[in-house]
Amino acid sequence: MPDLNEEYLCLHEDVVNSVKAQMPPDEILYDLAELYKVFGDTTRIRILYALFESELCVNDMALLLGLSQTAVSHQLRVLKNNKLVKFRKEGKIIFYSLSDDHVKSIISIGMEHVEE
Amino acid sequence: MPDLNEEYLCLHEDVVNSVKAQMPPDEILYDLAELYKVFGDTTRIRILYALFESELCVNDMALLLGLSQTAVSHQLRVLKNNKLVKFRKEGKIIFYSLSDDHVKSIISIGMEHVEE
DNA sequence: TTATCATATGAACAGATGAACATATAATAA
DNA sequence: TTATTATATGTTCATCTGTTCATATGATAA
Repeated sequence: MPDLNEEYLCLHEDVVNSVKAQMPPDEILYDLAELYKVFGDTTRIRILYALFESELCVNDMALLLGLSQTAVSHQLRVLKNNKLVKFRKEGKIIFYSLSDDHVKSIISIGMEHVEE
Repeated sequence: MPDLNEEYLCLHEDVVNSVKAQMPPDEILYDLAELYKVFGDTTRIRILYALFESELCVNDMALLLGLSQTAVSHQLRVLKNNKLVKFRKEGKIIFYSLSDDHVKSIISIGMEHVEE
């Protein structure tokens, strides 16, 4: 018969307490997960990687990546909200670029793991 | 009337071609997104961060993080499949730990971005 | 003004995903 | 053997997410 209370015994109390004391606040870990969630989509990764090389306008991104303008625009909003891209206007054209080097660092380190 | 063909003009052809030439293969970018998807969940991030400090058995992780044993086990499978954790058996107890330093690096760099 | 171009937004739908529940396996003890 | 403990697996379900379609906004040109 299964234990419906789900009350587990602590097997190694000292270790559990030690780890618990060193865990960052949940809020930080939540933000961290949110950040990686942004990188966890092929479309957004491709957009970010394209911007790795050069600033680009929305239309060109759509063309370059074989996506609809709408899809690109929606994803750019996500990237903007998470401060991963910035933009400048030139008439009716809007050029997007990576907002800082964190993006490059994060992608580079991920690449190391993937390319093994 | 909207353009139903979705055929965009290339606005800056030289830039588009240059970027296109430097893009990694889609397969790599797909794997990269898959990797970050694993980090993009609070439960998994909390598990990884706990393992940052010490190896832990499943039961203790559940207790430490206030999760059901089932939930932890399911997420450990995801982490295993992506080679982010390894494990050793000691009788019926299984101790999980981070598989290499990439995990620590990825988390650390993400933290820098979050803590701004 | 109107027309066109570049981008953004809102709604709706399909597919993905994480958690809970029930159950199964594997290892040890009685 | 049976019972118990530690962990894993399968299924269901509610929620989330990304895309498409239709439309709106903002900027320039005629």
